[in-house]
Amino acid sequence: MRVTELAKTLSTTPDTVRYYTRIGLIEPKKSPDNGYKYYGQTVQQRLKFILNARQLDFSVDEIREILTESDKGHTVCPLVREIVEHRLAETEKQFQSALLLREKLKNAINDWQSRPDKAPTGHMVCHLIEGEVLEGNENQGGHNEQNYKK
Amino acid sequence: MRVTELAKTLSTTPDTVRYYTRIGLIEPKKSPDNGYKYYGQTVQQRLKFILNARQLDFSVDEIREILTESDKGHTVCPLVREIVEHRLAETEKQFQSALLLREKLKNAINDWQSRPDKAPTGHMVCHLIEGEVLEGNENQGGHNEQNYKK
DNA sequence: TATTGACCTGTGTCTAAGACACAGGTGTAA
DNA sequence: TTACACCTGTGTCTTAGACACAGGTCAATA
Repeated sequence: MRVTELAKTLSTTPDTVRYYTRIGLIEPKKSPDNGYKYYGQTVQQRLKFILNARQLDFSVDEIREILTESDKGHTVCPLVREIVEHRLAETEKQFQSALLLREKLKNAINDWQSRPDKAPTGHMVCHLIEGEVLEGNENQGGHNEQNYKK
Repeated sequence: MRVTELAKTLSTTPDTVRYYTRIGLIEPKKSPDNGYKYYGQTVQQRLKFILNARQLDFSVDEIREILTESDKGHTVCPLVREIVEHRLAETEKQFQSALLLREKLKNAINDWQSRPDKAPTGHMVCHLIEGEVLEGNENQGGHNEQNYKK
């Protein structure tokens, strides 16, 4: 089985397979004839594991760690449990920041609805954004620093 | 004002300021004496805009686009509105996938609670994961391909 | 004046997980 | 033999900074 066929079989891309090959997660046999890489049953099973783990958002490094242990014949389940727990905490964070960002954006859209477009001034690129987070910037009138040529 | 002071003033890091400088978003004056970069009032205002936009998760490229238009004296508000709209859609997606992933992980943890740890077999690294997404893999017993040495 | 030492500077390199570009190889049909 | 479609491995690019590091600056000391 060559790279493209393997990729199709497991519903991934040849580039992904190549990447895992490149970093040594899977090791195909190299044909001496044409230099092509051939993937066997064992490798396919291994790749399947990798893809499943990626679906759970395990990092490639975490997966590498798991596989290394597994290759030594050690039980990896405790490690896997630990990672998934950690991943859940991480996802919770992402989740919260996505939530927060969504709020921010929605607010911005709402607040801006009633405001007109303006041309940029020397000290403000876009009043929508500059007014947004600053929220009351009246006392910045006197920028009494040295002049700059323009 | 040099890089560190500017960074402190706007509650960011020197590395961030250096980065924006490096890619040309802001242009300090270079002292001929010591080669240090000095940032003036205009640049500070510009950086403030950049940081605010980043808070709304605008990409640096988007910000560059905005600044380029703004530098030409054009109104950027429509562009900004467009980007923020697009960003919201994007965030919604992230939000949903975080949600989905969280479910997956929680399910995994629950499902695995009752399952024991096992040592890896030749064709399975970790039954928790391999059993997880496959969900019923009884009919894979006969891997009747050519043998591989082990 | 010389010297220490803390802090600061710019530049170069590294990151994750592939995506993309590209020159060349393979295989089938004419 | 040639044409052409598809496949291959390798090298480079991506984000938004973080980090390492050799050297410079500046105030306090000797």
